[in-house]
Amino acid sequence: MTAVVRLLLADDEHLIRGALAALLALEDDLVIVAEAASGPEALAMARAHRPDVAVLDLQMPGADGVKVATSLRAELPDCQVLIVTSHGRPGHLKRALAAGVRGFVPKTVSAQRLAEIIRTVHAGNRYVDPELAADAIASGDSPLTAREAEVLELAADGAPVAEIAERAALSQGTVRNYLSSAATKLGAENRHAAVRLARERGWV
Amino acid sequence: MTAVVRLLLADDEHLIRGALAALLALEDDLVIVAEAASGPEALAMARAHRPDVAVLDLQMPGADGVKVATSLRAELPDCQVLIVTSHGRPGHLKRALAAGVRGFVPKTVSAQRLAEIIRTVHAGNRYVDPELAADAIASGDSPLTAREAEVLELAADGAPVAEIAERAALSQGTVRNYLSSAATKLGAENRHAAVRLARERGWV
DNA sequence: GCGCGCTTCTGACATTTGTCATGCCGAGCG
DNA sequence: CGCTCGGCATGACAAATGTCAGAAGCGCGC
Repeated sequence: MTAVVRLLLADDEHLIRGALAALLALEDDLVIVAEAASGPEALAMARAHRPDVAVLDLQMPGADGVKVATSLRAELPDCQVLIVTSHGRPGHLKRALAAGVRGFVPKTVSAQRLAEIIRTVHAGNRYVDPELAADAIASGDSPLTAREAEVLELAADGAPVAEIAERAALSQGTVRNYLSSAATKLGAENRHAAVRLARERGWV
Repeated sequence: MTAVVRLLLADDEHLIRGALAALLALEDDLVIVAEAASGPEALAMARAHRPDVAVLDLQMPGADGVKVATSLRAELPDCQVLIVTSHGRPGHLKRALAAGVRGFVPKTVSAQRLAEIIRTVHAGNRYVDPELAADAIASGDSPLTAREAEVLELAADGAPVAEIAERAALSQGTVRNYLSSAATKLGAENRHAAVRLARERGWV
């Protein structure tokens, strides 16, 4: 018999969090010691309750799962982080692993499977969903340079070049050049399509 | 004592669907007779099992909750539809109600609350989350004409005007005009920002 | 040290887009 | 009927954007 695993559950959707809590509580060796509905709350709860494993949703108000994981890694090195997500973008997986996350799974897994994965992660092993891993490998690394990505991000909400230039403290010509080269690298018709593609691949 | 309510549960996320099923099954008067992971599957399951209430996720592969609701309304008029969603956009609510949906709630409600709402809907009453209803009223109706909305939708993926014109069988000038007036009505700087705004409000 | 790639900028040019004046048509109204 | 008004469509013009060539500085690896 393994030791009891103390869990922190963070997801902004009460319905899902509650349902998940109920299901995981059915497992004898899992106990939920805290729940949170936002990034900052998750962090506060983790500090207060020092769980063994933190199960975090990727998208939460305040701070996303990866940011929370980064802070957690620094403050509570003994707490393993497992990220659960609805929309698995390749780039997110890469960022998560870089942040020291031990597990990354889509919400399409069953509860039993999730319980097993929680135990795997608690034992100090890693677990990444095979499908997401395959996507990440297939899509490869971002071909964008740091500045290209930065400028593309500023262009994300459809702002005109003048505004982007001001916010990035660059000349308009330079901004256009970055946008142009980013669009070319991504094979997009224009910068807006480029933004969409980069989003899909988790490169922004 | 009310009669037993036979449920169809449709959500593409296994984890959530399973958890939800487990929680709702705890209620004596609720029984899940079918589950589905996509729009078409939900439809097929409904035909086969003829549930009293269909609980549908708004975003599913194949066909979204509103489309499924429309078909269901036509094929199984006795089956009440309740839509559950993560991201409640005002326009979606409006479209859902127009499609004959009886209930519309965000995933932030608790499972007990959901069970109550299922009973409400089964009794033939309507239920709309107050917060979402307020948003819908506040954001008002779409100021866009049919063509404006159509063209804006075609512009959604960042396609150039030429492509939109071809797909809409319009001249490029006309397309530009619609995009321009749509952007003006929405108070956006350009069509891309307009697309973003219309998306947020569920008008596309 | 030298080459290479990233960053930044400039200026010129072609293309795309946004804006405007204008005209057509059908619905509603006095 | 004749009028206005809103939706629909078009082409011309102006502004924004995309593309290209060139150039200078910087840091990194061989």
